[in-house]
Amino acid sequence: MFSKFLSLDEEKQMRILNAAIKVYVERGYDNASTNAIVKEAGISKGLLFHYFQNKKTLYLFLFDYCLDMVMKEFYEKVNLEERDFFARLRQISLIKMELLNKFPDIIRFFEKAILEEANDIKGDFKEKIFSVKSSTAIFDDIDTSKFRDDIDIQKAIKSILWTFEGFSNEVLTKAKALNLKKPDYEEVFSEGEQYIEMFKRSFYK
Amino acid sequence: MFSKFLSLDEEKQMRILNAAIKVYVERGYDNASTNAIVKEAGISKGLLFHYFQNKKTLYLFLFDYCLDMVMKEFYEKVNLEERDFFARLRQISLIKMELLNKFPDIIRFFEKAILEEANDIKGDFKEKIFSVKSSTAIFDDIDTSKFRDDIDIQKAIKSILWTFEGFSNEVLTKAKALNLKKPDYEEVFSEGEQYIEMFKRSFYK
Amino acid sequence: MFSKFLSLDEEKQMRILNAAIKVYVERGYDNASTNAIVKEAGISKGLLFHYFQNKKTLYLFLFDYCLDMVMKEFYEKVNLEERDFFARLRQISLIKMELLNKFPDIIRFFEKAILEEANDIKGDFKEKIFSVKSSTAIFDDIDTSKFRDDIDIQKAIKSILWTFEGFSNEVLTKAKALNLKKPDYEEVFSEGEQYIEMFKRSFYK
Amino acid sequence: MFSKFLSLDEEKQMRILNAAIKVYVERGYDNASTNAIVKEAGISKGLLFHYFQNKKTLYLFLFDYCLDMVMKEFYEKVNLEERDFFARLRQISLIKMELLNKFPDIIRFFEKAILEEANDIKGDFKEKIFSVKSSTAIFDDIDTSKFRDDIDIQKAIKSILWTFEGFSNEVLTKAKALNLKKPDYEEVFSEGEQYIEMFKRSFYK
DNA sequence: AATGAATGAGGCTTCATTCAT
DNA sequence: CATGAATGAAGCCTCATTCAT
Repeated sequence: MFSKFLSLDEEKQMRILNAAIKVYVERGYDNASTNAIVKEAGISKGLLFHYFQNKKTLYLFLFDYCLDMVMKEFYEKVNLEERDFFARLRQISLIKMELLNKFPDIIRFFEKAILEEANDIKGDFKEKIFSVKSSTAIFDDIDTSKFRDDIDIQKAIKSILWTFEGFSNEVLTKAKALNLKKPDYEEVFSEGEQYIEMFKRSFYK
Repeated sequence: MFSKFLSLDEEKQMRILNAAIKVYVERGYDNASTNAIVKEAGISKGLLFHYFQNKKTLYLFLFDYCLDMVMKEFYEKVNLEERDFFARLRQISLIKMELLNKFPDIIRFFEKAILEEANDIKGDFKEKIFSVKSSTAIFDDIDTSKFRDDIDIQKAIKSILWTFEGFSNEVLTKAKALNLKKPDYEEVFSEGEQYIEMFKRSFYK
Repeated sequence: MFSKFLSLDEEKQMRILNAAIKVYVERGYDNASTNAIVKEAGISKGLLFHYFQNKKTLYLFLFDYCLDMVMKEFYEKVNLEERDFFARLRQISLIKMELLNKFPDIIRFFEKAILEEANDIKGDFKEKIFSVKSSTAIFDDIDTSKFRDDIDIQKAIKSILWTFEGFSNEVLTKAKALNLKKPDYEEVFSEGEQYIEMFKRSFYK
Repeated sequence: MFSKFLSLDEEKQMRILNAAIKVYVERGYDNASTNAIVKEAGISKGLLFHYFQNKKTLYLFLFDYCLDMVMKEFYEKVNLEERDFFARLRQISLIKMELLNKFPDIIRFFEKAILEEANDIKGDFKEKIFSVKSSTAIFDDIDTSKFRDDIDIQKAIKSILWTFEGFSNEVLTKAKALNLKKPDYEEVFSEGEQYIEMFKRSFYK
């Protein structure tokens, strides 16, 4: 289906994909006009539709493409031997930070895709996201014996994960408000560590 | 400014507002075409612009209108005497559930508005949301003496609030996935109670 | 046809007519929205159409109304006894200045009407203007014996009139460029006098 | 900026420009609907906006385009060696007649543009006209020694130019009234000559 | 493969005019 | 006589998609 596109030299592939990502991140699906994409990519309108049936197909492909890229990184780096929940959390948080550093546009692409509202593509994005979430059990095989016995472990884990989600948003929002390109990762790390300590003191034996 | 609209008989006002809300919730700002709104409301295109200068003004009005409606409910029901954090949390969660029951569309309108990405209105929505958030300190004046001394109270509170946010999203997503119009509130309440118990056991003295 | 309008108390008549003139002068026929007119006049939309079949009828009436007003002034003041061409020219120029002073809006209304381009009304205005021009022979019965014999009197008169037209536009344009509400009439008069002297020296015996 | 348009084959360019001119001349800026233009040009709505950002840009381009066309003709033919005012005037009048013959629509386009009242474009047209007027001093370097000493030369020149302006309008209006496509240029020339003779006799030594 | 001209539906908005009250 | 809510056509402009070259 995308054989035409994939047999392109890599530089041109990247130019097109990055253009599509950039425009999408800046404007969302509806306002990501094909005009803007081809202009940014430096190709002709016709060519875009030569490679991708239509705008929707382009972004569906882009989603999968970005996902692959990120997943590969992820699985290379996460150490599944480590069974302590907080050690794992620390690891994953670090990897997330690195990803944000390494592929900032791609990550922003996902952030937007998660919230996409355009009827045309909303459903397809949601489906993909759902199937990713349910297939990646990065917190499986945790050593539960360390948790206090009077604590519902599933709920505790959820709380901690939601907390880190909220904390991450807080950090991003603050950085944006201060017009920083990236948060100060030292500081973020140290504050994250404080949350971890708090949860350890409270939920572990 | 909206005097024309406000002097309309209430039935028609509601028809128009509900149409605008419905279309917005289904499609987002950009795709909430005025065509769709007037069709849903059963009025002519011209009439919409007789009442509202333009699409943006309509949705800005709608935001304030919905906010008033919700705020009124809220302030009638929250008991500011109660200083125990979890008691207050329980109260507020209950009120949220009731609101969701009473004004499901309005609440969904806000959920979307918070995440709105359409350049045209994003900023204005964010501003309004910000000024609401900073003016309503529903967790002020909490009795902090009950928290463990080795716990950073601000971080603990944030964790709990983020947890309840995450929990609430989980509930909503599950309900949607099961094609339920509303979650089973009994169940939600009981599960929420379990989270509260867990936090009390962990963060209180 | 306009009996309804004419039986209105004069104050209201004037309010409506002045509103129509003002809006027309500021925006031209096409952009003179009935909304703007009724707002300026402080009456309802329906009422305007109660008095005037439609927008076109209103402005056709207005043209005649303004013309009457101006003509009355004109014929009261021009002295047809005076047979010297330049004396008559001086007279007429003075009357024009006075009119401009007394009915600035009405005169501006005519200035615009003469140039009106809106298809809807262009033809009717042009016709009215034509029939006025051809019926008012304010330079009839001139004493031609004073002109040099080697001069074509008709051409000389035309030259002088076109010169005064050009001069008048020049004055108005200058005033506008300097942001003056009215030209400095002293100065205009004295410069006009110089043109008259020049022509006298050149065209008279 | 207009590269897309300019790289079109000339026939189509002309079809579009002539359509825009025709519609403009007939109806003025406000009423020159893009619908009418594309219909007249036999192209789709979208295509017009593919070439020109918007209606205003189209007409600004058209102005410059027409001006170039006319200016080229003008400068090819005017002889700046000739220092006698009337000889120069005769030259220029002849060139004007030829232009009117060669580009009747373009000339009518300017006639209208000069008087344009549409707020959207009035200012820009005025500016362009102003900069043309001030840059083209077609009556510079005149031999003033031939004028009578008791005559204000500036005023004399203005009179003559205004007279020729008036005369030109008279000719055009008459032709239109008689439903002629063009005036009878023989006759016009001979009548113009009579004006020149009259002024020579009166203003020259 | 590659271009970009060409299309036409659909989006927001304005406005003269009508009509129920 | 007076109001202003209501209509719908028409205006400008955008955009995904097609197609001849």
